[in-house]
Amino acid sequence: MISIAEQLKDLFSQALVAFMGEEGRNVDPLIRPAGEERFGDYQSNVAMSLAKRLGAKPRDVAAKIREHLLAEPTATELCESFALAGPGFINIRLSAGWMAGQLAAIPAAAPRGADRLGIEPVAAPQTVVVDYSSPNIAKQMHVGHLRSTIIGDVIARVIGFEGHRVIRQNHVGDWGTQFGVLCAHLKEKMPTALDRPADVHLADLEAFYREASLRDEEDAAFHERARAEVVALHNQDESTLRAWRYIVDESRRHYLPVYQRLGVLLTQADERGESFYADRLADVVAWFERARQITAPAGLFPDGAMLRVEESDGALCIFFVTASGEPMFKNPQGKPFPMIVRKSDGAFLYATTDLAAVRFRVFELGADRVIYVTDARQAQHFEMVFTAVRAAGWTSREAGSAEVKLDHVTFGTILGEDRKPLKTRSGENVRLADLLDEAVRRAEAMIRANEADPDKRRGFSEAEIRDVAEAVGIGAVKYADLSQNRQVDYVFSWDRMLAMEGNTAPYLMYAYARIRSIYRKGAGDNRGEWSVESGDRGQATEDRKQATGVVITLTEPAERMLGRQILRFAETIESVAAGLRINLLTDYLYELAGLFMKFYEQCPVLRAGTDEVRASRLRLCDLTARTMRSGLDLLGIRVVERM
RNA sequence: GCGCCCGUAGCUCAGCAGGAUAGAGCACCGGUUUCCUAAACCGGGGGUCACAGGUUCGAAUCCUGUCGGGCGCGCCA
Repeated sequence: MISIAEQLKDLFSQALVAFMGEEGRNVDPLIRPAGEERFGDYQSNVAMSLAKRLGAKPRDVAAKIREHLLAEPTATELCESFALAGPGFINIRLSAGWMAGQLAAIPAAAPRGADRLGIEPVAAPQTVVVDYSSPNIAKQMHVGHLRSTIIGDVIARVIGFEGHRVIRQNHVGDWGTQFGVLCAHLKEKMPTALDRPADVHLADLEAFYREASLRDEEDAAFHERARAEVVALHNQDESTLRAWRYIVDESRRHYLPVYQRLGVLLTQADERGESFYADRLADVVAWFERARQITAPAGLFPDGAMLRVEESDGALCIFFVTASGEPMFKNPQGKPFPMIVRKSDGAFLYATTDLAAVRFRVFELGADRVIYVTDARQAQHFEMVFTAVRAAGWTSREAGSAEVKLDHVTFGTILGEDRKPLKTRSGENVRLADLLDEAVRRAEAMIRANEADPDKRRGFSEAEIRDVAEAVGIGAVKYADLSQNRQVDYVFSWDRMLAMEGNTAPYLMYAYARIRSIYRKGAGDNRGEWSVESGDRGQATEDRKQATGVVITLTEPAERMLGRQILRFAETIESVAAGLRINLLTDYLYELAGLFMKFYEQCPVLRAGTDEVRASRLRLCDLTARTMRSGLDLLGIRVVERM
């Protein structure tokens, strides 16, 4: 299936060619969803944009285009009417019969995660590297890691759904000076960890890190030993490597369960930390040192900007200069602000690692696109890295080949209700594990309160209560974040994210559970073919029959709106992927759930007047549920059968 | 000082590849349950889209400036 918007675009393109010749092929038909329901389903604004160019009145242009549309059988099959309105809008009303046919043609369900709802993968798949989460490994994961982890995960899923080859890269901080400190501290405080690493565990990584840092600050002799450990680490000293490995392994024991609980796809196999690039850094720096001066290839920047590689105060720097000799970046003193790639003491920094990582991703992983999901504060850093590698020619694998696209996806800070960065009462970072515990605890309390109310009781078992609480709690935290425009800071609020009203995970999950309930009630004579597999836990599918033979009718307004919304899933994913704007997907799902609720109120399913209507409505329920499940799955959020 | 992001209803936020009378949720007021999950649904009030110019047939959306807020700006990441 191709999205409705794409199909309309094609129809209008044909009409524009018929109207104005080949030139019309390059005109964007400006298809948009109708601004208001009474105007129809979609509208084209092309006539007004064309009028001046053609020296004609917009209404006349619109009328001409409409004539050509009406002469095209495909157009009249898809659309019931093309109406001229206002200054020159063409209002499009889709044919209910055509929409019903599109819906009926959606193939039977595949298991969760593989259900495409008939949506075709892209014709030309790319290799896309998504760099996300990337915690500093020696510390416990905290709220600061939440957004990168879940936003990046959704981007990876959406791009994968589109049909691209996705390579996840968890660029963990597992190298650098802090590891010297940690290794030195470990060797002295827990020598047994080196001999029997499997038997000794660090209960509190954060405390260990703090202890070590404190000693480093206060104890000069220790500080020296820590520096020596950094050198030993770089020189592959066996005992230091053992200490380092121990710390990295212990860290994994803490963060991998957090990933699993969050329902993100990252595994240990996706981990490609700073240490991985350690032995490539010298070469990267040598490359720039040899180049000395690089003029950017034409078209990359305005007017041939260049890089100058120079030592400054003993550090090796890349300076960015415009064609007119002005620095592209300045420090507060107005002096050129460079990217330092080697410190005066000879050590490398994160900029060096990032340069090495681009080179690795482009030339060894074969990336056509690299997406970095890190907070907005690093925008300037990545601007520099991207500028440098583009100028260096590292963004095209061979001369003349397509530029590798580099995207920095930024996001704001999570704030407390006091509008300051979210902290615990004692002013510390909120641990992610604690945050998730709290979310589940609150969800569980809500469920238990309902179970205590005779009118609301579902009769859940203890296991079900815990399972639903887990899904609702985690889902709420993720959804609240993902439904924001990611660029802005966002205010964290338990009450809002766990509310049943409004654009929240519990609301969507409730809508899904309602659909499921219909099927439980109507079990035995599933004319609508319940084809959605239940939740995560891999419950067997008794019935996954091909849903052929069911005729869908969209007569009631609520049916028509619901059906149309289901068909818009394809174009929603297109928009999400195009702008990496996840909240377009949450908005879509919220609207879908709302339209289902209205349908549910207005159109009896099991008690429908005729068998045909009943079967048609069951099929609409089925498609709604599958779309919701797939959409939530792209958000990494699990659905439950009952709530 | 320079750069990036932001300013939309009392609150939290959508909308910003220009398009018709600017939308949700919360809060507030009112209604709906012999009927498939009322954790729901329906209705109502509430706006100088920070401000001022400009481009355009048309601007919350694009451009310029002002004000206000956040973040970044040399050897941490």
